[in-house]
Amino acid sequence: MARKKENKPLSPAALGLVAARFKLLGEPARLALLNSLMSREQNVNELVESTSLSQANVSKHLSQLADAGYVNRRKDGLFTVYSISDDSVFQLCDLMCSSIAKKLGQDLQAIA
Amino acid sequence: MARKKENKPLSPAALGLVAARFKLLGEPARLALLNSLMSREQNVNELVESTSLSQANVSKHLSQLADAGYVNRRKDGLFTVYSISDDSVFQLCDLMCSSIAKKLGQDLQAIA
DNA sequence: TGACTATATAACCATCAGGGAATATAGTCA
DNA sequence: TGACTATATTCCCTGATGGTTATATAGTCA
Repeated sequence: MARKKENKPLSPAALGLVAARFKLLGEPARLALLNSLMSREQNVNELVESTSLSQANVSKHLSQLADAGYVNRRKDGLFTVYSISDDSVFQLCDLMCSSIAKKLGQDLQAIA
Repeated sequence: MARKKENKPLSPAALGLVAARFKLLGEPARLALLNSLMSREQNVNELVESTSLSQANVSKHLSQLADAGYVNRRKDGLFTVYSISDDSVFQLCDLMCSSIAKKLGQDLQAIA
């Protein structure tokens, strides 16, 4: 897991792939959905309630998250149950949160 | 580093903060800049060359990255030298890349 | 001071993505 | 089959954002 010092320019295609996946996480509504799914799998209506987003909106965002492989879609009778399918979501969010905490700490230092 | 099973709803403000930082990483141009800075610190013109982006464009993206605390700005005479200031960028990108690799592997399985 | 270079900023345009309303689709049950 | 429910999709509007061009700012050096 050591970091290479080498210059690896990463093809534009690769950059686009990575960017697209980060972009999906760069939306409060989708983060709210993921965050809500972290505690347990839920169907669309449950997610609508827990996030206070509209049904159409939730459905649209879930489709994007599913396409990207972040969440899993499972039909249960009339319901569609979603769950987090990519564990890295947890790690990415944890990492980002601690990064934010660090930055806020620095900002605080700069003021005090 | 164990994951809590608790439901932590995260305030909208917190979601916004996290989303904003992910969003910055969700742009190929900014990723290209960060990627180029991973090998060594560089001034604006060097980054313009290594990324083939316009000077104004590079400058604008760098400002955003600096505001977020991802990169550090240092004046060196007439130049402005930028460097990565938040190590989590490395980890975030590594994590994302392996997540992508995993997904691509799954997609491959689904076809074969 | 004046010319030159590096970088930042402003103004503008075009594109894209999110949100809402309405509608379509599909599964369930009587 | 027909009514009902859950979910997906379409259409439309609007705000945000990236890119470009032109310009401003600031540092350097003769």
